[in-house]
Amino acid sequence: MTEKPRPLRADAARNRARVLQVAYETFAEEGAAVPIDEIARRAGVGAGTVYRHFPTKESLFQAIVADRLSQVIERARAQTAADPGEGLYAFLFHMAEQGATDLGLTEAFAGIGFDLTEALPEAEREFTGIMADLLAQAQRAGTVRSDVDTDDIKTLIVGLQAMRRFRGDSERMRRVYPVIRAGLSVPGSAEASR
Amino acid sequence: MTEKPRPLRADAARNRARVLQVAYETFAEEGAAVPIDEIARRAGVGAGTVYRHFPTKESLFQAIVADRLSQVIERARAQTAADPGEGLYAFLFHMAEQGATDLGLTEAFAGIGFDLTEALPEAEREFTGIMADLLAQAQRAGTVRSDVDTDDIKTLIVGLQAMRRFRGDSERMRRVYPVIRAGLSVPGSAEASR
Amino acid sequence: MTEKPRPLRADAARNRARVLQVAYETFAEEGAAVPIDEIARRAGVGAGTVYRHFPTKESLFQAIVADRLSQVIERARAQTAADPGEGLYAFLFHMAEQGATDLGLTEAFAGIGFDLTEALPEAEREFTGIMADLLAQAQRAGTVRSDVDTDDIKTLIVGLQAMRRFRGDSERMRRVYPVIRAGLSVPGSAEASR
Amino acid sequence: MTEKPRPLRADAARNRARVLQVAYETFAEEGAAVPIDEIARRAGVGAGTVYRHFPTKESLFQAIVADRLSQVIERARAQTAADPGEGLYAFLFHMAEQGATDLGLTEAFAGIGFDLTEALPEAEREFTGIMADLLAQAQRAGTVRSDVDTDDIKTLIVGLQAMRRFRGDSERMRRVYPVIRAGLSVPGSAEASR
DNA sequence: TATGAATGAGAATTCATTCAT
DNA sequence: TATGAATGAATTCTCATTCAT
Repeated sequence: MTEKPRPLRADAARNRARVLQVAYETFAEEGAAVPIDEIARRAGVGAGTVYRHFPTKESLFQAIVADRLSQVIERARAQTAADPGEGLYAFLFHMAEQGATDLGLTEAFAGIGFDLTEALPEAEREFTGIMADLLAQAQRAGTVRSDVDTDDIKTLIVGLQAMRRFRGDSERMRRVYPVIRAGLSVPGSAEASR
Repeated sequence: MTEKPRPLRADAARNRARVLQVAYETFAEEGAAVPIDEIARRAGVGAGTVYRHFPTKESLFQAIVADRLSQVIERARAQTAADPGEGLYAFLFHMAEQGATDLGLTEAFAGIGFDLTEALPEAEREFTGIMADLLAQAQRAGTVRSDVDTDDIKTLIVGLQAMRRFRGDSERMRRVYPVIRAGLSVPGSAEASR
Repeated sequence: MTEKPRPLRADAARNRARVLQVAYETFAEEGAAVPIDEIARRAGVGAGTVYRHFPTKESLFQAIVADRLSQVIERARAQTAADPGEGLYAFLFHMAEQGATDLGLTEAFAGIGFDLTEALPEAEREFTGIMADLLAQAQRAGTVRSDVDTDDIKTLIVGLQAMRRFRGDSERMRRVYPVIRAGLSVPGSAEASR
Repeated sequence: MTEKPRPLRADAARNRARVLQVAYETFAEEGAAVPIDEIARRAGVGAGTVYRHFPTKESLFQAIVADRLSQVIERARAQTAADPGEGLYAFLFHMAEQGATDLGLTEAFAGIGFDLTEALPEAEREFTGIMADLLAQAQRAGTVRSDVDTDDIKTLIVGLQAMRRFRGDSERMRRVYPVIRAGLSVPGSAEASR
């Protein structure tokens, strides 16, 4: 309910979606330094069209992050239902895997050139809330030690995404996840001894 | 065949060192987007002088990384001697703290816009060797589980630096280090139960 | 062969008038650099509609000037009737006051980016004729010296509008008008001695 | 004494002067909308060179105006010495003639897109002071009526420049100057009766 | 050899105008 | 016919790199 929901014309909506998708892929591939012209070219539209939908480069970034973030949140919400003990781990490692392709999201989380709390406060709050839920759940289930908090989890997400981006290879990351899991487990539990 | 190390005239050498230091500080402060002119200005030399010593911006970056890397290696070597069980942890968390200020080194490790192995193969090899030593030492001392290898440690360094950069605050990181330490410890050991 | 004056549909005519009015006000407020989109927005129509009525930005300008000019001419015609001695002065200072708000008209008169004689020859001729009448009338009445001609009056209008635009304040201009009036008066007349 | 008078290198100084001169001529010819690229092209330098000397388009304008203004002031100072009764008139009509070629100066005086008092306060003060001197002198000499002040003179300059610009032809302006002179003269004086 | 001026290829953004819906 | 989306050329300004002094 942030703005007047004037429904876009069908063709304009298609273009907008097209640009968003292409921009997402292009930023992921080439980093944030790609010229808008390049994105326009790849999307098969004029530069002006990109600017009609996203009045600054910054706002295009923001739209991409908002889009990805809402997908991630949806995913997390789904995770909550299933296995209470595993939900947090599943989400954590899912987020880590995003680091492989989703440079924009990664940088947004890491606060690089982008202040999530300021740019998308609503989404940020929602995201934080869900992580808090997942964490509390896991702590009640006894799979996560009680002395870590939501901020620690956020920190770990940033770290895991950086690692995943560094290790292009998903195989290699499977060696690291158990270390993190063991570190988060309740000391002395069977989990911690795996 | 890297280059004949023709000894620089004293003033030239001083200029080179000056530029290197200023560039390091400036990149750390302002990010890699700082114009060369700005670095020249801060170093009190002309832009041409920067280019005489470092033919491209890229090569200036590389020189900075090489410089920092050699300092880090020296530090690691010192670490080796002391407490065999603690050496790796000390080094790991020291590297993490570098993430706070040393963006260039961080990105070089993470392979962002920079291929360490290709650009500075010698230094990279040396660095890897030392980490292998520290790891082996710790594993012999029983403070690190035996199923992690040198690449895993490198991966963790990248992650830790990202976390440290994210958490401007060193205090907050002290909550995360124990998690990593617990994760790396031998399951069932007293260490892991802390 | 100017154009078949095919009568517009009522709504189209309303739109045309609306755009003309809004464009006049907007140019007056913001200057000629306002985008057509802005005018369309303020008029509550699409940009395409503006272009349907005025095929170029230039032609919109021209229409505004034509519109204003016809109002000014009407005013001048009314002036002619009244006091023969005062008619020219009244018109002159009225035109000057237009300079405060009517940038388009001012620039059209001054020939800035606009050739009135070429763009609107009919209106220009009519305007000149009326000024000639007013001047002749005043000269016959003995309130204006006989050695000034219509072109001099036009020149003075351009100057007076520039001054009025410069002096946002109407009060200040009331100090200047007497100077112009004294300058135009018959030397030695009581008028000139005021 | 506004800034460190670091002497420019001979070639740089030549380029700077070149750009200034070309920009002056080009703005006079084409108006303020000319692209900087065009000025660079005409001056035979790269766009970057223009920007090295004048960091914004605005600052280039300002430099031109400052340059012209100082010439005008010098001229006015010279005028002061000669014939006290004629000095003001000579200066007034000289300023008017500037309107023919010096669009930038004209617009600066008229306050169009440029606030002289804010941009070049020193020069503005000096200019005003000299006009005040010329006016006082003329009033003492009895050639100008006592009820006009410096602001009125400034207003007339703006108007006269607009007229001169409108009348490309200097001949035509010679018909207008006497009107202004008569208007400014002391009523009843021989001067006013000419 | 050091300096800093010059170059010129972009980059982000705007806007008159055209055209599909 | 009205709409407003798309186009793309143009504009201001930046900066890595080269080169005359």
